[in-house]
Amino acid sequence: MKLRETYTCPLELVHDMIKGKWKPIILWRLRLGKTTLAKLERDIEGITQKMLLEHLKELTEFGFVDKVVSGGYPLKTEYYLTSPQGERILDALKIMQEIGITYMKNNGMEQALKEKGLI
Amino acid sequence: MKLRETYTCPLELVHDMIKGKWKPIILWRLRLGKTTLAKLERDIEGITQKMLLEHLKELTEFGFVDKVVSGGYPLKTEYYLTSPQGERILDALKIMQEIGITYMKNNGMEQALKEKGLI
DNA sequence: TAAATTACCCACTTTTTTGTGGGTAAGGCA
DNA sequence: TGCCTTACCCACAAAAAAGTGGGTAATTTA
Repeated sequence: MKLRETYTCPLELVHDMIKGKWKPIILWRLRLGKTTLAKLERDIEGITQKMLLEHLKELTEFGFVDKVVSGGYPLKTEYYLTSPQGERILDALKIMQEIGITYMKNNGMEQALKEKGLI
Repeated sequence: MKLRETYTCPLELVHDMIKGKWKPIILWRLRLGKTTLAKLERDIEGITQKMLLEHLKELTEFGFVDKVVSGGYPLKTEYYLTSPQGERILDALKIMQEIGITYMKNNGMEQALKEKGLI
């Protein structure tokens, strides 16, 4: 996702910044705190390293995520949500999560919720 | 956008329901109240009738939007946000709008905001 | 009953996004 | 110095979304 040169609508801008199959999932995982590429790759089922890196890069570029590189062994780069922008978008994702839970309850999908301990 | 058979993550479900180039914009326009296809087409700059219809159909299918058809002349079908699901997703979009405004202010894009009376 | 208006659909092309399968660079340890 | 490991990149193929340019059905007024 490349941003356009100009935006007149702030909502459109932010939508362009966080759209993409994996971005919400990555941000959602980051709510649990600083973590590494390897852990993200392990925790986000089905994501490829390429997609992870690509989306992480964009999220960083757009100011939702930042990273710290520390040497040591093994090599370690950690990613985390920025404050306030990254944390704020999480508020929007929380609402979406809540809508999703309600929807699943109302549409005979509570089994999946139970399995994930969300209900 | 076709939904999958199963979802384990409520956030992923909702993301799939509202992703698409025009969906957030359509929902955002609908916050102003019940309106017709023609008015949406006129107000949402650059959208084609096909995209509008397609996305409106999906939003309706997924429970964010509903419509009332009234005969009369001219023919009139009106679309509106559902309560509570449609109204609730608006809360998430409001946060995104707010993030967008802040971002634009901090990145030399306030001219566009002024022109739209958002600042 | 013809014209006007609104709502809506379909086949096809173009563009964008994802996925696959490779590869490189750089730090620390043995 | 060679070998792990982590981090990250690139070319190309596949799949998905959006755009184009047509179309139809229904209703009411003239």
